Parts: sequence; structure tokens; C-alpha cells
Amino acid sequence: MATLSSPLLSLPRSPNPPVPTVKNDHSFARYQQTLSLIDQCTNLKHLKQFHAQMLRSGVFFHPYSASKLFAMASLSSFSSLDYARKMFDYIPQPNLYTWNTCIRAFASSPEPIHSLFIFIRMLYESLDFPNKFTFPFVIKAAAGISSLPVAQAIHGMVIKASLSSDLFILNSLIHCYASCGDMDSAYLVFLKIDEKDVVSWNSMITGFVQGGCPDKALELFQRMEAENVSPNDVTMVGILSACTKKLDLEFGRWVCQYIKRNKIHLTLTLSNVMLDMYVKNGSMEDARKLFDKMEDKDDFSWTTMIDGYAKGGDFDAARSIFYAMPRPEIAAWNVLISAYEQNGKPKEALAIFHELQLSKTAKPDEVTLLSTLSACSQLGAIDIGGWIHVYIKKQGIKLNGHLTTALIDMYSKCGDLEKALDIFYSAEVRDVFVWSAMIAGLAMHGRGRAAIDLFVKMQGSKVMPNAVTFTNLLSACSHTGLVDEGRTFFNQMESVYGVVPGTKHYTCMVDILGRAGHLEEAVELIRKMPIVPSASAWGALLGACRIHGNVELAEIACGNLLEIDPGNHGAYVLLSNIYAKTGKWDSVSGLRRHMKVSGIKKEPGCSSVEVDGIVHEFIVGDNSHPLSREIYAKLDEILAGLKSAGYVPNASHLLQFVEEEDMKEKALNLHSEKLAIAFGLIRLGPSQPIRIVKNLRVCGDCHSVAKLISKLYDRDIILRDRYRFHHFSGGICSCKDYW
DNA sequence: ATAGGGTTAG
Repeated sequence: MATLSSPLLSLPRSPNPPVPTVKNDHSFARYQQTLSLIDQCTNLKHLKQFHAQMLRSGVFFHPYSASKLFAMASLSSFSSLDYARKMFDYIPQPNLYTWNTCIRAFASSPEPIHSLFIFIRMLYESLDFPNKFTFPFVIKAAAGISSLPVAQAIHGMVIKASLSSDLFILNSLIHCYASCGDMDSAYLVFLKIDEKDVVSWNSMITGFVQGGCPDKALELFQRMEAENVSPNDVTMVGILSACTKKLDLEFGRWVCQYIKRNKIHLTLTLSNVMLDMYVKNGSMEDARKLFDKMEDKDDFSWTTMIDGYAKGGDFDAARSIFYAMPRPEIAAWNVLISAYEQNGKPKEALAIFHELQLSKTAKPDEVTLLSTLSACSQLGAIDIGGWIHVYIKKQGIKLNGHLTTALIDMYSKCGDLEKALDIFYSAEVRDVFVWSAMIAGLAMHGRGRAAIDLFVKMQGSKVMPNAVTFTNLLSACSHTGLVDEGRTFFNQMESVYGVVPGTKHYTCMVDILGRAGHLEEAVELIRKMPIVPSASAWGALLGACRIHGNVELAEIACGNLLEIDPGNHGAYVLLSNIYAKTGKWDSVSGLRRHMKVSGIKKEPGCSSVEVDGIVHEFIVGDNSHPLSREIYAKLDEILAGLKSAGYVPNASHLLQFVEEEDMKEKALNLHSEKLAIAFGLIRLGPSQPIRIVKNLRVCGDCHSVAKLISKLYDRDIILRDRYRFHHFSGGICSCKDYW
């Protein structure tokens, strides 16, 4: 930050410029003419011509004329603040109007802090004191940076300057205190105003809505009516936002009627807020009626409708609005992309992103990149993810915390841990989310020790871990079987770091203990936990029972799980697994019958593999792929090879009882991960690793097969299943068979 | 000699 003794805007000043004498009639007329022409400027080129002319004639060095030119440079629609700022530094002795104009221009710029810098300079350099026009701008800047101490200091200056009864200043202060989150002070200022005007009420109503107190806003609206102050369009924007926050559709409808009845001017903004209210309160029908009636529509109107349909899962309607939009700007693309990405449709998200690239009508921004990277993470689409990384670099986009986190997550989930680490170590911003993402990356790749080391380093860098950090750290312990470390971290969470263990942490801990065979301790932990055990905690116990073949405990865990989440097909699958593993085929078929009767379906296994930027999906038993015949032929060839190397199919991983031995084998060979591996061997070059993403946990037989292929075919296979990564290389897996 | 406050999506 600049200090008070050094100039804040540090361009050189012209030494003692000549001040024109405006004595004779001839030059005065020219001067008058110049000034009146300034107002007719319509573009930046025009303005620059004036500037040059005024510099040459010396008119620029007259404070009043400089103030006229400067106002045009800093406030007009075509202005460039950068240019205005340079001009300001060449004005020899800015008058009060010029200082105020400069403060005003920066107050509503993207960097309002500069407004405060100028204000401080003014206090030091100008002979004038700030006046009643200065303060509303400075206060707006303080609101812009949401700094309560700054707001308080300026409020103090207002009082000292005897301006504390100026209505404009007081209204600004209400808004400012509310922006700083100090609702009490905002309300005190509001109460102190004797002659409140509609802006006073609006500022307070909007303040309450944005400060998360919609009820207080509505209460104020009633009082406003009682005091006979007529609300205007801005009031109604606040009131409708309150309805949106409260999810109160009935009252929202009433407000819309009220607006009609009282003939409140229906501005575009107000219509848009009405739309938003209907959309967020779940009435797409009302929204659509209004939208179709609106004569003026802007980006907000279109984007709100697209977002509403997309979030509600009606992607057809969302797309039809999107394609009807005259010129969709980036926000419209973003709501579509992010709705797909957040609704488990990452492929569709990437398709829209691809369309955006081709259309070239809008430029991806940070939101676009974050959603798209997340879609790549979900799919394991490393080619596209890598392409976005290159795009970010080429565009010179600076990596902030969000983008850094998203890139680490993408590379980790796409199986390239080294790239994720590269991003992490070269990152300039390393906040708690960045550290946590990297710990998660190491965890899912089974590098538990490295994850713990990183956690230690994180403390060295003075970044405080949060709940997510601990979830990731504990999951690292669970994937690597670090029981003692897991216990220690779990116990230290609250006592040392002040993070209260939540559902996820208990679940991880049950997983750590259960997996390692400490089943009683895991049960004990569930029994003693201070919060209600979640379905996932019982699920973790059930998973542990599968590994250790404990049927009794499994039945208890499964019962508890299904009580909380009756439709959980995963639970049935795990329990059938355990029955199958222990040879209880009667129980297996009983369970299957029950699933059939209650309409519970097992999620079909699905594996995908990316080849040349295209993601190929295989469902268990799939023969829809164009290369299906070749894939099955390849698979037969592989398995024959493996058998002669000693491979014996392990049918205990099958879910249903199959009588004939060769039928068992056939059923195993239909598994989607085997199909994806065979396809990868056909289509990918010999040095390229095969990267597979599976929606479920990898099957034990497929795990053995992948290990053997990695040795016999000298090919690395990187498989991401529902829980973690398996790197198969030279006949061994990175999970060391602990999964 | 010029002027000021409150408003909506991701």
C-alpha cells in the first residue's frame, strides 16, 4: 500500500504551467466556445482531440476548464478510467469539483480503493476541505471495499465537518454500514434521520435483504406504508428479493399485484427481479408468462430463464431459450454449462463448452473454466482438461485460488498426480482450499505418507486447516491403512485445531478402523458418536465387513443403513457380496428376490476411457460400441494369454449364483472395466497409459486381470474407481491390494 | 460556475 508521504498516483506534474489570461473578448469567446463543445464529445477520440487542443492553447491549465474536460473523461460512457487517471495527474491544481469527480469515478469502478487513495491525497494536497458532495462518493467507496473501520472513520469526519444532517450523506451511510455487515449501525443512522425520504427507506430495506434479514425488510415495508411514504421501483426490487430469500411464492405474487395496482414504474430491472423471484420460488409457469410478455429483455432476463429451467432439470426448455437468445453472452453459456456439470451430466457440459469455442461469440471467463474443469474431473477427461490448462496459460489468466484448486483437482482425478503436484508447487496463491485439494489428490492415489507430510508443511505455512482438510487427511490414512495416524489426527481435530468432527470425519474413521480389521472399535465409535450416525458411517462398516467376511455385523450394519436410506442399492450389493464370498447362496438369491420385489436396481457398472479427446463409455455386457466384436476378440486373446501365465478367474466376485463354471467366467468377462482395457489396448499407442474411470468399485477379478496385463503387455493402466485410484504397472498395483 | 444517495443472474 502507498504511504501518505509518497504520491499515490505518481505521474510527473508539469511545473508551473502557464495560466491563460482570459481578459480580452476574443480569447474569452474562444474559451467559452471550447467549454460548450466539450459537452458534445461522443467518443474517446473526440475527447483526446479536445485534450490536445486545450493543452496547446493553455486552456487546460485553467482549473475550471480542466474540471469540465476531466468530468467528461472520467464519467462519460465512453471514458477510460485509465486515461482519466493520467489526465488527473497533469491537472496542476485540481479544484474541489475535480477532486470530487475523481473520487466519484473510482468509487463506482471495479477498484473502489483508489477512490480512498485519492481522498487521502486530497486531504493532504488540496486547500479545500471535503464538502457535502465529497462524502457520498467516499462513503460509496468504503461500501465497495466493505471496510467497517474505514466507514467509521469517514462517519467521524462527516460529524466533524458538521455535515451529519445531510440526507444524501446519511443515506449513503446506511448503505455503507449495511455493506460492511454492521446492521446495527445502519439502523441507528436510519432512525436518526428525521425527514426520511424514499431512498432512506430503500437503503435500509435493501440493507436488511442483503444482510440476510428479509423479515426485517418486509416489516420496514409495512412501516413505510403506515408513514405514508410511497414506495418506488427500487423499493419493490428490495421487497421482491426478500420474497426470493424467504422462498415465499405467495407473498411474491402479492407483491407483483401490488406493483400493478399502485402503478409502480416497471423498469427492466424490476421485471428481471420478478422473473428471478418466480424462478427461485419454483414457478417456472409464472416466470414464463412474464418473460413472454416482456417487451424489453436483456442478458439478465434470458439468463435467469435459462438458469431456472436448467437447475430444474428441464434441459430441453433451457436450451430452447438459449438458442432463441439474440447473442448469448458468457453468463448465459455459464448457467447452462454449470447446470449440466452439477446435475451429473459432465459430458453435456463439455459439449456446450465445445459449442462455445466454435461459436466464438463469447469469451470463456473464470466461471466457465471452473465448471468445465469440474466436468473434466468427473469424466477423467484429461485431454480436454489439459487443453483448458493451456488455454489459461495462453490467455495470460492469472491463477487465483479457485482456478488453482480446480486444476489440482482435475489433474488428480484424471490420474496425473505429477501434474497436480506441479501446479501445487508453482502456485502463487496457496489458500486452505489449494492445500486441501492437494492432500485429497495424494489421498486418492494412495500416497498417504505424502499427504501427511503435506499437512505438516501446511502448518509451517500458517494456513489453518478446515473441516475439508481433515476429511481429506483422514481419507489419506484410510486408503493407506495408517490406523495410528488416523486416530491421532481424529483426536487432535477439535482439541488442537478447533474443528469439530462431523459426519464425514466419523465415517472416515469408521472406514480406517474397519478396513484394518478393528471392527469392534469401529462399532464402538459409531455407538459413541455425539451426532446421529449417517447412512455412510454404516456403509463404511458394511464395507469393512465385506473385506473381513463378517456376516453377522454386516447384517446389523445393513439394517441400520437401510433404515436411514431404504433405497440404497449399494447396501444390497455389498451384503450380497458378503453372502457370496461366504458361500451363502440362498441368502444371495433371497436378497435378489427382495430387490426385485421392491424395485431396487443395481447401478450398472460403467467404465470410460478417453482416446484422442473423445470419451468412450462401456456398460457391463455392452455390445453397442462400433468396435464391439474386436473388443471381445481382444479380450478372449488377453484372457487366454493370462491363463497360460497362471491366471484363475475368481467367481466369488459375482453377485449371482451361476452354476456352470464357464458361464461364471463369461459373466466376469462382461465387466465394463475389462471392456475398456481391451479397447484401450486396441486404440492407444504402446507407450500411452490406459486411463479408465469406473462408476463403481473395481471388481476383485478385474483388479487381478489388470495387474497381470500391466506385466504381460508392459502397459500402465490407471484406473479410477468410485473410491480411489489404482495404478497398475509391472504386475503390481499402487493400492498394494489394500482397498 | 459545474455535482450527490438506494436496484437484479453465474
